[in-house]
Amino acid sequence: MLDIRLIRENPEKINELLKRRAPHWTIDEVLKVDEQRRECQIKADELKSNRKNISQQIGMMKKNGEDTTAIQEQVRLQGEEIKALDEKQAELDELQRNLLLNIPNTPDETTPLGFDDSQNIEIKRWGEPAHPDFEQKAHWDIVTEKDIVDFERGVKLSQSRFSLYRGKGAQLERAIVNFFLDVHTNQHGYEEIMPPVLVNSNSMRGTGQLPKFAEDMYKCENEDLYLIPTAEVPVTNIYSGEILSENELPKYMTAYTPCFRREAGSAGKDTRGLIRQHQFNKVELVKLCTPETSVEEHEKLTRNAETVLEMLGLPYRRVALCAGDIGFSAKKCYDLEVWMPSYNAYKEISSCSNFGDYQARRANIRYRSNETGKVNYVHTLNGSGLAVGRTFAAILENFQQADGSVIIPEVLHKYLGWGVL
RNA sequence: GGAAACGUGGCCGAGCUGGCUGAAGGCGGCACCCUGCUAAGGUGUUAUACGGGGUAACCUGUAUCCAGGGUUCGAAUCCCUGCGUUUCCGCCA
Repeated sequence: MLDIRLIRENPEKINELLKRRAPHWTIDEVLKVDEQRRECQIKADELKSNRKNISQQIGMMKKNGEDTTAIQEQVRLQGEEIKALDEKQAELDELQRNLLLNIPNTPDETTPLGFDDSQNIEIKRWGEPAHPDFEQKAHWDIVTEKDIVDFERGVKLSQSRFSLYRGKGAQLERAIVNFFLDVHTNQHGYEEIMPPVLVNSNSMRGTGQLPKFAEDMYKCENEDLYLIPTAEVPVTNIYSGEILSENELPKYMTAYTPCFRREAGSAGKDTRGLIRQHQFNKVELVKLCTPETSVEEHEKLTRNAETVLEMLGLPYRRVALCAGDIGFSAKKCYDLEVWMPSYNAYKEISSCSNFGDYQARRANIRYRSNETGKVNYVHTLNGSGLAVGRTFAAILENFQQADGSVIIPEVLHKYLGWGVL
């Protein structure tokens, strides 16, 4: 969430930045509540201070055997006033917190202006999409022909947008996971994490999924547990509520997990194939770092994700998302989009975001500065490295041959023991 | 899932027949001093949040002894609920 003091001191600036996302965002209400809240606290603190002093006096008097009934009665009446003020303050505290939790992060100054994806800016392209003289098949046809992904039985087992990999399909999916993890741990210096895939609401609030996006997630009945929509949630929250030493930063962590999304509101979108499933695999990259280094770390993280695409030989482009298109908690975001012949377009395969201190404030992740000894919020970052199912689909489509076979990228062979599908 | 015990600051550990305890003592950390080096020793310091005042260094109020409620003039200390840990039993990949 945003810093209330920053809001108090620069209301116009914050409002202006928020309105870059969408015109309706505003901090006006939270400012009003903040003022009432502080007023309330001043009064309550004063009364409590008074009560504390008198209570100590009563202790003394009792020790001396003096009669204290009159003075006790007097303080008791004050106590009721304090209680009322405390309740009001708690109410205002919560109201303010809820308001803040529902306000998105302010876009970074370098985030392009614009309210929808048409205003996103392409930063770079890598690789050449192949345009062979045979007709390229879509991955959903390839996998069905080769019987390596079973969509129909997935639906039978669960519901639409669930599928099952089998045989060489399951092997390929697993090989991609291993490849990603090996590159990020061995070459990019990330620590591998295997986190819980069910987390509580506090964790979901920490990274920004709650309270605003509850309907996007699967929740356990009668339990305060949600299936994670991304490993970002458990991994970022590992250090929630903690104060790290600056020496421990930056933290580089990577995790493979299945991810679960209800995809409410995407009816009719990407209904075929592996692009938009309720359950999918992803290898995530997460960083915690100091504020001074987060811009640089964001570029490096994005490069880490690009590197695996390049090692696989998949053509992609990098897009800087505009203010209206970046995620709720992000201040800056690059999408990596891989070339997908079936769409005849680039399709998102990774989203690399810098959250500044927005998530750190929610999750209360701080560090102590070596220089000043002061405590401050870390910056958090994450990006897909990469979405596994989409990588699987991209490999099949981009590397299919005229004879119907698919030549698997060299780097995966050692995980598979075979190279042609 | 059943039973019992427990949950104090970075850590260990007092306090728990309610008041002067943000919290003894120790360890660790930091700063300074001392001994030629090492080892040892001395002195001081050592939390966070939200407020108020000040350009600032800083001063100051309130809250915080797992969390949330309650009793009381006053709670780390008493009561209730929840969460967690440990041990025993049951179950289990």
